[in-house]
Amino acid sequence: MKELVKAFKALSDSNRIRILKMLEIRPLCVCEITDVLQLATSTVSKHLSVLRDAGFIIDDKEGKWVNYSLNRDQNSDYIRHLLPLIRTWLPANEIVLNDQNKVQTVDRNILCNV
Amino acid sequence: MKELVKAFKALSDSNRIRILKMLEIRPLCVCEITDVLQLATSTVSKHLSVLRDAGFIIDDKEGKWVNYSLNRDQNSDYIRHLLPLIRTWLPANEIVLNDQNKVQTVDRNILCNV
DNA sequence: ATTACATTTCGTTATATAACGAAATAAAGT
DNA sequence: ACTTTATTTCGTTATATAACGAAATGTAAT
Repeated sequence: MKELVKAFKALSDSNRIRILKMLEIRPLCVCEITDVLQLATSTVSKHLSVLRDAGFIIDDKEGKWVNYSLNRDQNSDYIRHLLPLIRTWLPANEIVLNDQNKVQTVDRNILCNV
Repeated sequence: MKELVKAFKALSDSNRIRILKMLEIRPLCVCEITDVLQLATSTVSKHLSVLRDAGFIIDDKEGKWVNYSLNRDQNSDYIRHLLPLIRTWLPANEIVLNDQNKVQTVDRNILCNV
């Protein structure tokens, strides 16, 4: 029960939904997501930890970057069913489409070394 | 997006999950749910309004009682997919099984006219 | 109409959470 | 070793939400 509620809690924030929809395009590091969402880095980091603790995403260290990607492990019943549903949802949402577009063009090397 | 987040918010509370699992057995009035959850009537009423506003349940007035039941209208994409998922989940959860057992034996006429 | 009962709404309080900036941590290059 | 850069953790503040009891509303029976 606790695990299920945690999963739903993770999904009940629009910024976290936006993150999941962005990760449908490709794995992303914190600074790339921060650039798209226009939030403080610490805020984005927290959102990512909520999604990770609920099992929706995994992190993968690559040097100084931490790549986040959708969790394709089929361990959790909840995540296994919910991620594909979310993938089919909001296919024409303006904000989501715009985010996904930005993700295509963003380059972490240009972005983060400002 | 707002509608989707509202759906997930509605599901991100264990008492509301318990209510949905109880309604899988049969329609229930507020006082029956109150008796099972052991919460104040006003609290249960609020939970029900959250579930209704998100589209998961419908209410049906029957005299002085208000019967709540799962929404079987296939209007919302989200509810259409989420309700069946929830139905398959928590099949062996102790709290849920206990709630569902109580629902079988509870009688609103004995219960409410105390 | 008055009473009784089920439910909702309102006002309050306590807790949870989202946001931020600053400080701490971790990793890479100089 | 030191600096730079990416990320996380911490402390704070503002807002959201869950819980309650009391008051208001709606309905049925007397």
